[in-house]
Amino acid sequence: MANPRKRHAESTGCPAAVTLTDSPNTGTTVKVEGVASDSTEAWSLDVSEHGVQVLYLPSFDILSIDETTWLERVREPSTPTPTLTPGPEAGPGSPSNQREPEQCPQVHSSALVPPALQPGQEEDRSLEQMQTMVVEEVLKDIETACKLLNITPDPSDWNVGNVQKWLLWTEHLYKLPPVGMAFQQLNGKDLCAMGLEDFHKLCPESSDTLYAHLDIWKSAAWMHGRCSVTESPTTGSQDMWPEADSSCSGQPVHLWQFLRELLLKPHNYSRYIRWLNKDKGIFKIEDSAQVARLWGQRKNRPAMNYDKLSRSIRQYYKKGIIRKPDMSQRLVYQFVHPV
DNA sequence: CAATAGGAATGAT
DNA sequence: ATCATTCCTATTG
Repeated sequence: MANPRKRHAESTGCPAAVTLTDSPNTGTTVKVEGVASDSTEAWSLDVSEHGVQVLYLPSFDILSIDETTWLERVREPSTPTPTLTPGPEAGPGSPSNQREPEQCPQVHSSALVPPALQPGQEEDRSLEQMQTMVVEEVLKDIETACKLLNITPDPSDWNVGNVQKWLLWTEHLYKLPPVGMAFQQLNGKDLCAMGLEDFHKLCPESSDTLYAHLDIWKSAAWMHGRCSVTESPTTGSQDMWPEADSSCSGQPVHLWQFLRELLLKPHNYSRYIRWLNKDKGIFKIEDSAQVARLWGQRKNRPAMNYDKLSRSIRQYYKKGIIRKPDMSQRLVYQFVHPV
């Protein structure tokens, strides 16, 4: 495929696996893997993130079906054509809490096309962008689905009706055979507690896809509870996520965490702050006023400015969290413990 | 002139 | 007690 572009939903799933593995103090590695449709070359990439989960994207561009398309599909039932081949039958024991990455249902991949990226040029950077875009795409699609279905993003909050809505939606998304009454009595907590085997008992035909798709939602909710940077500088804010505010993981957000969050979302914030050398943790604040604005927004401190923000950064000097790089430059800092 | 470096007082948790 | 905010003076490029 010479020019990668958004493809229609008719194409078969182009699954990718996004694996978030924990790394103790600094953060987490996100691995995205997939295989290009027209070549045998597989691609993968890593990036740092918060989160200890496994995210599977069985077909992330199928997730981008717009609402009207879906609504039309709901009326006329499409032919049940399971597109995804089953993964390993042995499922994880308790999926809600801790999962071993290698035990998760692996959906066979056929294609994944990098959206709107020309291959060959600036590869190192586009890989990062790719990962960010994939994850953001998933989060965006989940949010869209939530609005569409009027449900919350976190599956564990669902009541029985929400579960049914989600099931119906997922069936149509992946053209699965209807599960019928199988999940009738389950609320979100029940659903989240189910392992792959439980899914298999209730609906042998689509258990893998349903389980994998639910896994995405659970992972997204979990991730969002830990590292949420949902400010949209240009457009109006969209806070679908109930636990999106700073109160999620207990303690207030530290400035260094906030800066790293911005740095890890280059797709959104590279105009304000970006890595000069990611391995060494060296970054540059490109727009001090904007970064200060975002920080003030996050901390609900409207009078925040770069003067104050930089003072806070300077407090990190003696704590050994952030320092000036060896070759000191304006607006350039360095994390003492890089990811 | 904006960035840098800290001291010091004050708040917030 | 820790971290961040606020305000400030002095220095630097």
